[in-house]
Amino acid sequence: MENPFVRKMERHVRLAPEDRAVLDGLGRQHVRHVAARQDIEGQQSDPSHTHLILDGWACRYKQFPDGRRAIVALLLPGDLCDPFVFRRAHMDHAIGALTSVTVARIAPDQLGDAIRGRPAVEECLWREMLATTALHREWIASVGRRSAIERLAHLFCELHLRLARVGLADGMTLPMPVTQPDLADALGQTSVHINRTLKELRISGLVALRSRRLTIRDLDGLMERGLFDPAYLQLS
Amino acid sequence: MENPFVRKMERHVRLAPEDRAVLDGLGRQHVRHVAARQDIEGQQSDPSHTHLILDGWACRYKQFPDGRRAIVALLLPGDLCDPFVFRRAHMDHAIGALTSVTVARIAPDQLGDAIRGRPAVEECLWREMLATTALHREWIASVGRRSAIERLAHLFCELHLRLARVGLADGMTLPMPVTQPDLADALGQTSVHINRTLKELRISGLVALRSRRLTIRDLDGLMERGLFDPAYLQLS
DNA sequence: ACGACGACTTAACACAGGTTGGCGCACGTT
DNA sequence: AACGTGCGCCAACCTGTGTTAAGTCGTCGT
Repeated sequence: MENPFVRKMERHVRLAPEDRAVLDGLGRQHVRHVAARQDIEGQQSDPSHTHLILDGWACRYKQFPDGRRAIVALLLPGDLCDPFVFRRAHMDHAIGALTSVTVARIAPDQLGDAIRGRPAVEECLWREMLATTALHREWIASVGRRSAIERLAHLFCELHLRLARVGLADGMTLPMPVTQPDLADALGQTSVHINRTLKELRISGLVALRSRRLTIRDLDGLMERGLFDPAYLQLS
Repeated sequence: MENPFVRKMERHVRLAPEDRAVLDGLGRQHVRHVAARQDIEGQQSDPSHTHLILDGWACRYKQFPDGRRAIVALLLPGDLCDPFVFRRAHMDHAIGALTSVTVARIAPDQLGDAIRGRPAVEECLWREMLATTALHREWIASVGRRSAIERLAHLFCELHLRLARVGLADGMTLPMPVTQPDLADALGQTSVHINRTLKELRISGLVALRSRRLTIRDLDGLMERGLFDPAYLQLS
């Protein structure tokens, strides 16, 4: 069974069997479990390795001195925590597990070795980086100019696409293992208001959320409500 | 006189004279002027070149169907509009001139040629990319979890650092050639509220803003007010 | 079956920030 | 000098979202 990373990368470019094997190998070594609400990487650290999420959800977040938390990105299975490690950058944020998570530790030169002589691998890693920064931009636009209900609708559309890409969406229903306070910190709101907004989406027949699974009842309606345009994810 | 791009890059790594010359050369060809409020790159285009800002301010923005505009990044002299062109990505946003702007058009392979055989150049371009994504993260956190006055204070601190880095800050005063509606779209607020907030910062003696120039009267106070931690800009 | 715990839900109230609209200044044009 | 225009500034009012504080529900361990 291939890991979700390979499945995602194949969406970017056509991979030869050896390319696939190399990428798959990255996710098979140094597998580690992290409990929910534990940090995978602290806010002040100088990480020497990167992590590949194999299972569970994590997030990139910034914690303010007074306790406020801003989640600046959600990390799903198949996502690479920090493709830049080999530049030995200092962390300006933390990476935390939202659910219990399994990750593979990857040393910087393993990534370098994987790329060397394999243009397709390099290409798909680049494309992945492009998609990630496009996602960042979309989040800034979302928090800056979308209303509460638009934001939530937009996020659900985004997650649907991202999870489908790694084979984790079952048609129109997807896992949604995070709490409402988590969603609030990701969308720049309070959990109470997330709850209100969720109710509104439910009443208008766009989604259903039960026992940590989200079902999209009306994808077109949801996309319209969230001003969602799938183009930005660069799925060539 | 060196262009601002070179000055910024030198902050990342030590450059040999030939490295400097190569970077400087990038800003000397195909110089073009763009009038204020004109697009440098449209929202639907497939850009074949990148642009280096030599003078004036521009922004990366997304326009919503109903007219709302979200500015997701400010581009200052020395900033590269899109270092990724060589991956032929589709634009998911536009780049617009906020003031009148002079740019240099750069072809994808010119960048490639500049890097080839010059590890220092490659290194500083990487570092620049890291700093840019760190900036994106900080903006998400800002719009998501900072109050109006914190956001504005934080932005002013950021601009002070970024402009100083390219030699455009005159001690504690810096050019601020954008209108209040522009600031509003960058910070996810209305121009009226920007105005209120500006007044508050002025009254508390933190800044003064007159004839398109901002003077920071109390940098420590401003940093504290905006929860500003300069570490994220990765100025090694 | 019971209690405990965590997460969800709701209601009442408060307030930060949005909306609308008007005034004035600086500057460029004629 | 008169006029137009773009921008800063301000006040009155309004509303979306935050705050606080109770519940309620589901799950798990005993």
